Amino acid sequence: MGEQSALDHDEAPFWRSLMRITTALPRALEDQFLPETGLAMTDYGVLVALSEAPDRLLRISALAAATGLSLSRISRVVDDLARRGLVEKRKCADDGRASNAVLTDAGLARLEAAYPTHLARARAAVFDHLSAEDIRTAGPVLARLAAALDADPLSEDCEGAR
Amino acid sequence: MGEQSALDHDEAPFWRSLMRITTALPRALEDQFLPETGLAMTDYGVLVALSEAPDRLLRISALAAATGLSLSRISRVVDDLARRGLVEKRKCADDGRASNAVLTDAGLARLEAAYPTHLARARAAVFDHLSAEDIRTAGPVLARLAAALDADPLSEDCEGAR
DNA sequence: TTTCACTGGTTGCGCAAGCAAGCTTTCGCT
DNA sequence: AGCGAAAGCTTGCTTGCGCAACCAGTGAAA
Repeated sequence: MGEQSALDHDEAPFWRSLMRITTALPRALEDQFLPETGLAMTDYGVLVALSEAPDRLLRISALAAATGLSLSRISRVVDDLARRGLVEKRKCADDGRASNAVLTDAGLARLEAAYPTHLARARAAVFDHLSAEDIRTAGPVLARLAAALDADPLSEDCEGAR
Repeated sequence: MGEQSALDHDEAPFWRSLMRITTALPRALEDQFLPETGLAMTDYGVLVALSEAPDRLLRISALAAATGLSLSRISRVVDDLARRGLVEKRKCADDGRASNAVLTDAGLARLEAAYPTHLARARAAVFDHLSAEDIRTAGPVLARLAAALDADPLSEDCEGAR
């Protein structure tokens, strides 16, 4: 790693803002979300990922990739959600090592019940402060950044586990 | 909290991207930063805040505000940095309750030593994937968002503690 | 068919972080 | 003065999370 030029006039505030957002946003969301819905944001993310999957079913490892959590964390979160009846964990028939997590009806209901709160928090924390123009111009940039971050650690193509 | 309209066509991906960035970016940074510099990102943030303060000195509570960490966390982080000699903690003369943290010369040196790594990581994680145009257009939006998040929990105006 | 490397997931452990309760000092009111 | 409320940390405890070590099942090669 050689010498690099310092952040320039546009980059420095961009960076600052990013740092602030990454620390402040999660807290702002979590703080009222959990008490109001009984779900941690992590739980919610898992339920969303499952709800979007074919048959509402995903491999544990696919869930980890989809949510961006570590395998160990997902393992415990899924166990917990299973104990709460929001998810069912079934051993994969054609591969004895693997497990699938399936969103139960109760889980789907819970997810739908939480959605309005999620929406309200998203608006209060973010969209209420930005114009439609803001969203339109910054959106693609953030999308590119998110994609780059996703690709960086593991450049794998996950085919849906049915 | 009444009914709210769902996220629209621009908002949904914007939101997704934000969620991804807030989880993936911190890890992408931390992972190599700590081993390379011996500083956690949190430590680095504290040192930066102090280095920018007049006399390289800040109240503990001002540090908490500047870094966005809780008071309890800052308390322990500063203790730790003090034990490592990067910061000095002195009781405030004109208010027996308060303490100030001062950046030591060793702390400043350490900060400067870490800067190139910080820069390299910032470029690798973010700026290498975005154009100058991207930064210019998205920057102000992120700045506005960051400001809103800052203001939301505590709408206080902190005057510098000397 | 036996073995060995690999893959998918789980568990033990440690660390960062926050909340709530505590302690000391200060300040406002009387 | 003197007392109650509030400010400014600090400390005990809980939680979320990842890493590393582990275990079980698979599959390729001998």
